Amino acid sequence: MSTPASVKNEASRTVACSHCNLKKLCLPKGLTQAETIQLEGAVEHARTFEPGEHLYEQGAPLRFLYIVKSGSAKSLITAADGTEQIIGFHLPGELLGLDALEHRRHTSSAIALDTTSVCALSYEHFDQLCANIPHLQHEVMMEAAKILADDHELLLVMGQKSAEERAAIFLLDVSARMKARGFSGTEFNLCMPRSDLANYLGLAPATLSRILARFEQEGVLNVNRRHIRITSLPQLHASISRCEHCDAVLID
Amino acid sequence: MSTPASVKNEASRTVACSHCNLKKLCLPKGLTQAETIQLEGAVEHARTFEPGEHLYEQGAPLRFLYIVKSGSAKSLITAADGTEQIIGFHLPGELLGLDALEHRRHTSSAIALDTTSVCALSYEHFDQLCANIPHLQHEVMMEAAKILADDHELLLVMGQKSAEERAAIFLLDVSARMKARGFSGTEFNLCMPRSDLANYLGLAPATLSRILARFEQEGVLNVNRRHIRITSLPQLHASISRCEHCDAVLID
DNA sequence: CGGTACATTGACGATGATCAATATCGGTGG
DNA sequence: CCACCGATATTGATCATCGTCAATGTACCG
Repeated sequence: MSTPASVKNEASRTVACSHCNLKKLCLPKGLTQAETIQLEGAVEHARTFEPGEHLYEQGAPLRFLYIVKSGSAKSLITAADGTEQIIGFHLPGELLGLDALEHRRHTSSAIALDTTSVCALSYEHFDQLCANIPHLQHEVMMEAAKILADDHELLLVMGQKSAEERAAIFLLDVSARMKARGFSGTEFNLCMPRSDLANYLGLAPATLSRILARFEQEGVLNVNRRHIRITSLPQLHASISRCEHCDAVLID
Repeated sequence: MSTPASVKNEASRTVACSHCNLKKLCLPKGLTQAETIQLEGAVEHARTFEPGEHLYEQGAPLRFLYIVKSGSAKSLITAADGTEQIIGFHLPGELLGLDALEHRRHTSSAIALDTTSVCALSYEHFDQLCANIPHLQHEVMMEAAKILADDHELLLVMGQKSAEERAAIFLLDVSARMKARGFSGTEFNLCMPRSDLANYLGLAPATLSRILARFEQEGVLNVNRRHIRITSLPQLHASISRCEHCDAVLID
């Protein structure tokens, strides 16, 4: 889940959308070349955040939408009493900040996990562009729909799944996302501390730790801190449900 | 939460958007009169569903987006193993089906709880309109952002809150929504069976029942089946957290 | 080499799930 | 009008899962 250094360096250079290696995953994927060039005007390329640094904070006015270019980030919301819930981990190509559109004020915070470079889209500029480029507006809408569907999957996990199932579902999801990005689907580094992962899954860190230990004991995977090597995808699949024909459940 | 009969009858008549009593809550709220008239062309007014009837089913191709005019509905997703998670209860004015936009295929199901009348928006027609009316596209985007933020609140509840807090948060949310619609915020009928509500909150029906009984015993509210009368909003607020200055937490 | 942050492991207890029994509502038909 | 039925809700007893708290272990960084 943490991006290899080679990719990190390559992507954090200032690159126009039309030459960016993420253009197939990112907003330009639905745009014509002319439109892509227009979009570039709204983009501040290659802003970089250090681990722990906020991209934006809940409650702050919406100034930018962000797209992760390299590195990774988490989104979280904070309740009035201070409890936090991590609502997503973000890999390159993902668009952050859409939940701020309604009141032009962020309803969640985003924090870099690794050293993370992003494209920042000035909201003002972006909003105008959307009005002028139906394709772009459409693309953003698709992105919002995707996030909605993913959040619903996560709600299902939180509401119905046991601790063990949650862990397995998460690992399979990461596996799929890594593979989609051209990395190994069976061996990767998680980019977040255990406590963040546990919070995301609605578990106590100790519980998560025990479950990973159990998986290891059962020969499903090897864990070493944040490094995961899945040795038996079938067994991992089996543990998400007794249902025989379970096609991968996704959190994203 | 169940709509009084008078309103139900009034709203289920065929009414143009420009004269609909929901126009302040619904898509036309951000449109000019001319645009509203254009929108009406995409709308099939006054389709009615009986309790238990599907508005759409998960996996089905997206044909219509729906707006609840009267009555109520639930949204739910079904996992590969058959477990279900209710992800929302919908009152008049709410737009349903946005999560289907990405793949033009519904990722959740919607089922009427009461006899429910809706406006159905032909997706084809609607999509064209969005390209032509930036205001409309914008309005839909705001709606999506609102749903996103609400889902995130719900994730917080599922991940961090105790059973008692979940129940209290839900009741306060319903209270606020009822008041926003001009009904009493302290006395209302829930439109869903206990099992649905429990599922939504990630609890067992028995647990929810016990918690409501406890609230009643503590003098916080009266429960009679689906009828709720809140007698002490402050106490209800108090039970969502020990934090002194907790401004209402919302699920919506 | 020592310190700090992070992760694991252990012992214990509490919260909430499960299962089954009982109660209540609403509708139907005698 | 009352008796009966099914669906829905409540209540009780029991138990498992998972959270809490504390102790121990391990990597990383100076």
